[in-house]
Amino acid sequence: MSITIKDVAKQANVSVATVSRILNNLPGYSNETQERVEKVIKELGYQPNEVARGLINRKTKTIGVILPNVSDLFAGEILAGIEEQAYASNYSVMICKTNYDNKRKIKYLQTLYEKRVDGIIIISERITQDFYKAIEMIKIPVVLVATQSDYPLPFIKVNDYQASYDATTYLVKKGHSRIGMIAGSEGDIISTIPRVKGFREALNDAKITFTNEMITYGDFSFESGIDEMNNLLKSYPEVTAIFCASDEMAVGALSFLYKKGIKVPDSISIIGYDNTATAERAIPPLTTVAQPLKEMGKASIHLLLDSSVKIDQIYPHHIAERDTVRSYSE
Amino acid sequence: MSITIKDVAKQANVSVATVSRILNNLPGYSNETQERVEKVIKELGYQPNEVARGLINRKTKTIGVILPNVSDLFAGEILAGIEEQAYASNYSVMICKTNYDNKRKIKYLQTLYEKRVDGIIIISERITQDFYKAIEMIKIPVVLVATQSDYPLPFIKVNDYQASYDATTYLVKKGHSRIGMIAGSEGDIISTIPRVKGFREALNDAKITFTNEMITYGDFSFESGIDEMNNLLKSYPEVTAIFCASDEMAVGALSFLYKKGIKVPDSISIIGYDNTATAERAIPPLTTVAQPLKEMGKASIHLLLDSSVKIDQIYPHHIAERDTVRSYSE
DNA sequence: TTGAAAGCGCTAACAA
DNA sequence: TTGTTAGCGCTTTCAA
Repeated sequence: MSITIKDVAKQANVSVATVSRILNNLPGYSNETQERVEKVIKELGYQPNEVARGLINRKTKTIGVILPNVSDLFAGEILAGIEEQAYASNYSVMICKTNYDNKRKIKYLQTLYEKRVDGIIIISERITQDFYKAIEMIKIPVVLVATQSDYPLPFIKVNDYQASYDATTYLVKKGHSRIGMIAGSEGDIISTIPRVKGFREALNDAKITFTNEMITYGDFSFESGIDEMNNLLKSYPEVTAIFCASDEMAVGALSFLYKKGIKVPDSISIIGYDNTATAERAIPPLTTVAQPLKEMGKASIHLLLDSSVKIDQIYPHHIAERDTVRSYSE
Repeated sequence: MSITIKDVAKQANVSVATVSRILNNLPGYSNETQERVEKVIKELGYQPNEVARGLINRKTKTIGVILPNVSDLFAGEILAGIEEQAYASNYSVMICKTNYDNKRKIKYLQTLYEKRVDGIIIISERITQDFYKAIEMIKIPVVLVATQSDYPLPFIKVNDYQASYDATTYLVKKGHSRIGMIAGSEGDIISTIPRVKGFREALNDAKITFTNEMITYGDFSFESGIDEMNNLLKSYPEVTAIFCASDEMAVGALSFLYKKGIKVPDSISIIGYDNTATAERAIPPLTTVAQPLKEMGKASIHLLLDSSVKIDQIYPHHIAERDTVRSYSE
C-alpha cells in the first residue's frame, strides 16, 4: 500500500484539503504550514496518484499514438518528435501499433477511450469510414500526421503532389529525360496518387511524353524496391533516372542495381523520398526528398494541446542532395 | 460528459452493482437481466472508465518502457515485440525516451509511478546507483532488456561475451588472422567490455597475438563507424577482417571503405552485431551477429506479467551470414 | 488560513 | 438474483 495524501495530512496535522492546495499551488495556507507539509512529503516520499487525479480532473496527461509500425525509421522519427514535445509539455505517450489492421485500429481507439487519454495522434493510417465513425463516437481530439482524410480531421503533412513534382523536376534539370518512377501501393490515395500525379505533371511541363512503361508500383518496402527496380528495367530499359516514392524502395533499387553491376549514379540516377536515416547511410548516400518528420511529430502535440494553433498544416519539403543523382547529357 | 455505469443502471432498471457484475463476468444475475443490460450498454455506447477501475483495482493495464531512443532500428525492433505481446495480453505501453539522460530517466520513473503503471521495461540503459534507488523506491516490477546490472533486477539479453567470441572465431575459421575490432563506447560495462573480452579470448585461442592497434572504440553510431574505420586503417593497415560491435558502425565502416575504393569483402571483410534491418539492406548485405530482438521484447512482457517465468534469461545468438565476409588465404 | 464533506466512476462486501 | 453502501485517492465547494 503506498502513501496517500491522507498519510501526509495526518503526519503534518492538517487536512487533506490543505495538502491538496499545496500540491496544486492553490492559495490558502500560511508559509509555515506549507513548509511543514512539504517536509512531510519529502520524508514520506509521497507521490500523488495520477489515477485518482485523473478521475476528478478528467485529464490523464497522456496522449495515444496510433501507427502502423514502430520499427521503421519513418515512424520512429515522427514518434521521436512526438515524445520529445510530449515530455516537454508533461504528457506521456502511449503507443498503439496496428500492423495496418483495421480491426486493431478500432480496437485501440476503444482502449484509448477507456483509458481516457487526452488526445490521439494518428500516423500514416488510412481513415476508413468505420474508423472515422469510431473516432467521432469517442469525442477525443485527434490529429493526423503524414496522412489526411475526407473527414474534418486536422492533419499535418507535406504537399505530396508538390514534393513529387519537385523531385521529378530536379531530375529534369539535371538533364535527364528518360525518367522512371517506382511508386507506392497502387491506389493509395494519400501517398501514391498525388505523387504519381506530381511525377506526370512535371514530365508534362518538361515536354516529356509519359507512357505507362515509365512507372511501376511497389508497397514502399525495401523488398518491393528490389522487385520493382527489376520490373522497371525490363519495361523501360532506356531509363537514366528514377524517382522512388520511399527511401526504403530507393535503397532496394540501389541493392538490385549493385547486384546487377549497374553503377549509381553513373548509369542510373536515383532519388528517394522521406530522408530517413537510411538515406544518409546508403551506398552511395541517397539524394532524396526531405520531410521534417521530427518537427511534424512535435507539431502534432502542439496542435492537440494548444487550440490556438491553426488547423491543417502543410510542412515544407526540400531536396536533400547527396550522391545518387548525376548530371546527364547525351 | 460521457456515459457512466449509473446511466446504464438507470436505463436498465437495475443497480450499478448488477451492471458491474455483468461487465466483469461475475456470477449473480439472470439471463434476462443480462440481456437487458447488455442491450442498454450497446444502445448507449457505454465504455467503462478504466481510470476509475484503476483506482479501485490498483491496476492500470499499462506498462512503461524506458529506452534511450525510439528512432533506431535496434530499439524499434524490441519495442515492436513488446507492443505485440502487450496487445495480446491486453496491456497498453507507454514510451519514455531518455536520450541517455540520467535525470530524465529518473524523472520518467517518477511519472510512471504517479501513473501507477503495472510494470516497467528498461531497454539498453545503464543502471546507475541513483537510478536503481529510484527503482527500488517505487516498488513496481522492473525487467531489463539488452542490459544488466549489479542489482537484483531480472534481465533478458544475449551473452555478449560469447557472441563476440563466436563472431571473431567465425572470422578466424574463414582464414583471417589479421583481425581488427571497432568496439563500442570505451568502458561500457554492458556492451563493450564483454565484447572486447570475447574478441581477445577468441584471438588468443586461435594463437593470434593481440595488440592494442587491433582495436578502436566508437559509440555504436554510424558516424563513429566511419571515423573508427579510418582510425583502424591507420593503426592496423594490414587488417583483412573487422568485427564491429554494432550494425550501425559496420555500415559506417562500409561507407568509409566504399569512399576509399576499398572493396568489401574482396579486400576487407566485415561482420556486424545486432542484425537489425540495416544489415540486410546494406551494400553488400552485412554478415552479422543476430540477436532475437523481437522475441526478447515479447519475453519481457511475459517476465513482467507471469511470475512463473524464470528470472534472468539469456537468449541465443547466431551468425547471420550474408555477403561481407569472404574466405581468406594468403 | 483552514477543514468537513461531497463526489469523480467504479468494485466489492454485505444484506436482503 | 439483486441492491445498498462504503470506499479507492484525490479535488473542490462551502462554511468556519
